[in-house]
Parts: sequence; C-alpha cells; structure tokens
Amino acid sequence: MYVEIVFNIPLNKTLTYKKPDEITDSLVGCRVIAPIRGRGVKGVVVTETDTLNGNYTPLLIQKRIDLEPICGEYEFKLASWISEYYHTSFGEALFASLPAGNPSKKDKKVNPIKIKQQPYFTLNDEQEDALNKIISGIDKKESNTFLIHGVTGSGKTEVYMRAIKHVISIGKEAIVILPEISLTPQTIKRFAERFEGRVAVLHSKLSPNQKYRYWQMIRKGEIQIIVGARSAIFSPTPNLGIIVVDEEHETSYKSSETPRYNARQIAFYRAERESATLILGSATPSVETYFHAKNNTKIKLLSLNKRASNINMPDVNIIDMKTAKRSNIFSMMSEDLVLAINSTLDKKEQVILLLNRKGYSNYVSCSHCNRVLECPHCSVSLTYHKSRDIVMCHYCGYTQHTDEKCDECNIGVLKKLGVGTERVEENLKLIFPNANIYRVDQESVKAVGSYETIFDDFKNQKIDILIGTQMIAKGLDFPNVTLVGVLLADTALHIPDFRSAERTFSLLTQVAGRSGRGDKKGAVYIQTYSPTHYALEYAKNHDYKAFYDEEIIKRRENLYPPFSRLVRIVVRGIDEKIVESDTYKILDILEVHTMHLGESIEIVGTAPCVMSKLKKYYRWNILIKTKNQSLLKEFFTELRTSFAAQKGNYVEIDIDPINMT
DNA sequence: AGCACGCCGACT
DNA sequence: GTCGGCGTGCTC
Repeated sequence: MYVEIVFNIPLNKTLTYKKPDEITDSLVGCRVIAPIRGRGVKGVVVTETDTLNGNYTPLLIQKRIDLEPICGEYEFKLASWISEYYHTSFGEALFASLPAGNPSKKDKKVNPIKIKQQPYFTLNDEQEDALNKIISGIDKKESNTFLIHGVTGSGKTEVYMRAIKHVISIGKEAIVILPEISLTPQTIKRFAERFEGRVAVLHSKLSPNQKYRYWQMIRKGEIQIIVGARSAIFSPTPNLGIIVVDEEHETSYKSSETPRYNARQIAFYRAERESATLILGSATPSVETYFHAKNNTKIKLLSLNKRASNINMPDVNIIDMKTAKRSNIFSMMSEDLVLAINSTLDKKEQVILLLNRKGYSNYVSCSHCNRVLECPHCSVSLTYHKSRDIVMCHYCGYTQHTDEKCDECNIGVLKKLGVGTERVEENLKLIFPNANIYRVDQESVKAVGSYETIFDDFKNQKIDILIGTQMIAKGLDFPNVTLVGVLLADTALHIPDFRSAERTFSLLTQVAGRSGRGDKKGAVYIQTYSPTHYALEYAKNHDYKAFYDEEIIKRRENLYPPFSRLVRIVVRGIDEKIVESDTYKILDILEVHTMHLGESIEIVGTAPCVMSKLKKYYRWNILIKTKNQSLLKEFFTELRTSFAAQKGNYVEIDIDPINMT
C-alpha cells in the first residue's frame, strides 16, 4: 500500500511513500511526516494507491500528524485552481489554505448553541430594501453576488448580520472576512454577542492549535459563523450559505507572499462553486468592483446613502497649506485646525487626528554635506524615533543609534526633518496642555498592552485627542467624536502607482466617516498642498460616484484595471547585474511568446522596482497589461520549462498585483 | 525552497 | 595532487 504526498515546496508533483502496516484506515487528507533527502518534512496525503509507476523504492512514512482528515477533495480542487491562477505549486497552494496547528490530546468542549432573543433597532428603508434583496438571493439555489455601497455609518454590518441570521436559520454557514485592522475588540464583541455560541472569531491572538481546533469544528458543521481575516476564507464549512467580504476595497486581502492570492477572489470562486451568496461591502468600493456592479448583471448594486442614525455626513473643510496661516507653536498645524480643536474640546467632544507617517521625523539629513541617512539594506531613508532615540527602517526593521554629528563629513549636524505622529504628539501637548492626548501606532499599542485599553479609554472619554496612522482611520465607532483632522492628505497622493488617487480618496472618506457618528454633527479638516486634486474635491463632498466617474476615464485611457488584467514579475537577488540580466532573459521569452498578440498585450516597464532594494535584495520588475490572462499561457509554460533563475535570484509572479512598488 | 552532485581555480 | 567555489537539477 502506497500514498501520494504533496509538500509545501515549489515542486509540481506528488511523491510516493510506503504506508506503515499498522495504519489501517485511509490517510487521504491527513498530514504526515515523510523523509525528503533524509529529513522529515510535513506533507499532505492526497491519494492512496497499490501500484508504483517509476523505478524507485518508496520510503516509509515517519509519522502521522492528523488522526482524522483536515481536508479532502474540495480543498484539493480549490488548491489546484489557486495553483493554476496564481502560478504556484499545488503544494504551496494547499498549505496556504490549511491551518498550521496540531491536534491536541484534550478535546475542548463544544459551546452550546444559544440563540439570543432579537434589537435590536429597526432598519431604515434602504437597509430593509437591501436585506430583502439579499434574502431573496439566498433563497434561490444559485450563487448571487451583491455590492453594498454604503456611506460610512450607514449600518452595513447590521444588514450583514441579519442576512447571516437568515442563512443559519436554513441550516447553512456564513463566513465573514474583515481586514486584520478591523478585527478589533469592538467587532469581535458585536458578532459574539449577536450569535452567541455559534461563532468562531479567528483573530490573530489565537494560537495555531486553537485555530486548528476551530478548523475541525467548522469541518464537522459545529460552528455556523466564522469571522476572521484573509485566511478565514478557507474555512471548511460543509454547507456554505453566505460569504461577506467587508471593506472589500482593502488591500490587505491580498497575500504578500506565495501564493499571492486575493481573499476576495477566492470568495468569488467559492461562492460560485458552492452556490452561496456573496456580499461585498464598502463605503469606497474598489474601482474594479464598482465597475462590474454598475455594468454587469453578475454583481447587484445595493446603495445605502443615508446614515443609520439619521445624522448628516460631516462638513469637510479643505485647507490649502500653501497659503494657510500656521500655528506659531507647530507649523504643521493650520490656525483653522487649532481653532476647531479648541472649540471641540470646549464642548467636551473628542478629536481624531490622522497622519499616515510613523515615528518622529521621516528623514535625517546632515546640515553640511546634505546626506540623508539611508537603510543599508533597503532603498529608503531611515525614520527617527525619539522615544527610543534611534533611526529605523520601516521595511526591514533595521535600527541604529545616531550621533549629533555627521559621521561622514565630520562637520555638519544631523537634523531631524519631516514630521511623523510622534512629533505631532509632542507638539500637540504644547498647543493643548490641558488635553489628554494619545498616540496610536504599533509602538504605543505594544506599550499599553492592547488596543482594547486605548479604545476603552477613548470611549470613556479619558482621552480627548487620538492621533494615529491608518490604524485609526477605519471602522472605529465613537459617537462623541465630532472632529477629524487630516494633517497631510498628500502622503499617498504622489506615490507612482495608478491607484494612488483611489487610495487617497478611500482613506480620506473612511477617516472623515469617524466624525459625527452619534447625535452630534461632525466636522472634518483636511490639510493639503494639493487642494484641487480630484481625490480631495470629491472626498470633500462625500461623492464616491463622481470620483469613480473621473477615475474610470483615466483607467480606460491608460488601459489599467478594470480594462485590463495585470501581471507583475519581480526578479530579486543580491547582485544587481545578475538580477538585471535575468529580468531581460524573462523579457525576451515574454516578447517571443506574445509578439503575435498585437495590442491585446502591453509590456509596460522593464526597470528597477520603485523599491529598488529591499531587505538586501536588488529588485527589478516587468509589468504586463493584458486583455485576458489566458493570452499569457504560452509564455508561462515556456518560463516554467525553459527558464531557470541564476544562482541567488528569485522570480516572483504576481497576478492582479496590488503593491506596485 | 533546500540540498547534493559535479566540474574548474589556489593551496599544503 | 586536494579543498572548495557555486552552477545545475532532483526531491519518492
């Protein structure tokens, strides 16, 4: 008796091993340890067989990990599709979709199923209408996809929860995926309370073994609702009824390592295959999704234009920093914003300030020779962190201490230039000495222990002003916040990426939505050097559709998604010359195998990446725009069979890339 | 991805 | 005449 095993390696075939005599039941779907070149490696048994095809002596399996299968035919099919679509091996795709933890001896008791008696508050007309359409979609036997485009505070989550309630009432399961950043105690509590005993919240603090335990419970149909980040999309529900992708535009759904899957894409695949309903939700849908919802009967568009609490959207003021009067204590702040903060504090209301830059100063430069401190491993400048008195690289984590004096010219002094949240915090304390000010970023969160403490303190109004990076821009729901300030809206605007306007619009809209969520009207102040940029002008009016209409024209003109599909190939290695030469070898293969396709394919850049050096690796990239991914089939086959990267070089294929740097 | 096998330059 | 550099290719 033999078994075929796949491993988590870039090898596109199974290897055959001998099954130990004492194992009498099937091993299909179980993980085992089997020897590869004398080492025990974890693999998954995909089939059992009595025949050998090949001239070798199979080795014996060393150890059985799972006593019951953790996957089966369905997971194999999904992994096979992922491996084809994202150009990875079957084994890498399968391992990405399985839990890493191990079964433990003691079995955790299954929570009793309790149903909480139904507020809950009533839905408004728009919510009611959206819910009815979703429910009639659920009751049909085929897959249905909806985009809920709801302004911030429109009560999307309440619609999801009622749709989920319907799904579990007909005996099916629900998967809800959220960006990791939204998986806050607030969200967890909300789902756990509503669906007590039926829900597994897969947050990052669970141990691998706890996740494994949930995985097996889900597989057995013992849990009806799964809430989690990207990887929760693989939850092995036996009878899937609905998938919710909240904040569907979020880039964190895309995995940044092999296989570079997008959970939203997997959601489409699963909903289709399992005849489930798919709900995508966002206040600022990705241009691609909105395009399909608008033009295509496959995604039905549901709009929520009113805030659930019937409070109007906040007033947004754009402040032109080229001409604005500045605070004489801290020139990063306009006088208008200082006055607005003062009057908000006077009313005992709260303020959120956003600056998308960590640290104290984002570059350090010599006053004499003008050199800027750079990371020795990455092509970026180092950020100064005052609390630890170090400069650090935000890409690789490199840190070093700095002297006052420049150690290169030995004449000048090192000046801390540019402003990050740490410096904002310091200066705000000077301007508002009586206010309680708190800064939120990974560093400060770690110091306090958890978000929970900070958010509880903010909720209980022990904190007046919360300053932070993106972390504070999304999902937070504090009714006493009536002022949101954006200190510099331009940070993401000029990044060379075709999505930079979309990202800016989205971030501004999301953070503006934190203001005025209770019964008091909110205000928003956005400081910028680009006051007439369309991303800002439409954010001012909360006008997603107008933004979309302008953005979609640019996408069409430049043949960017949704008018093309992108493939990005990155070559990285220690020696830049060798990286460059492999890149050109790939370009040759690409040109030979696509030249007959004419304008259906466009090869955009063959050049060093924007991040030309990262973690000691030099990086070059090729960007391909194609009308249809299948046009590249011949190229990929050729690349796989006749191209081998030179020693020390790695080639990454990124399908539907999100990060273009 | 690892890791072994294998073929050309500087040492005891 | 041997040690060891890393290019090439396989892993049951």
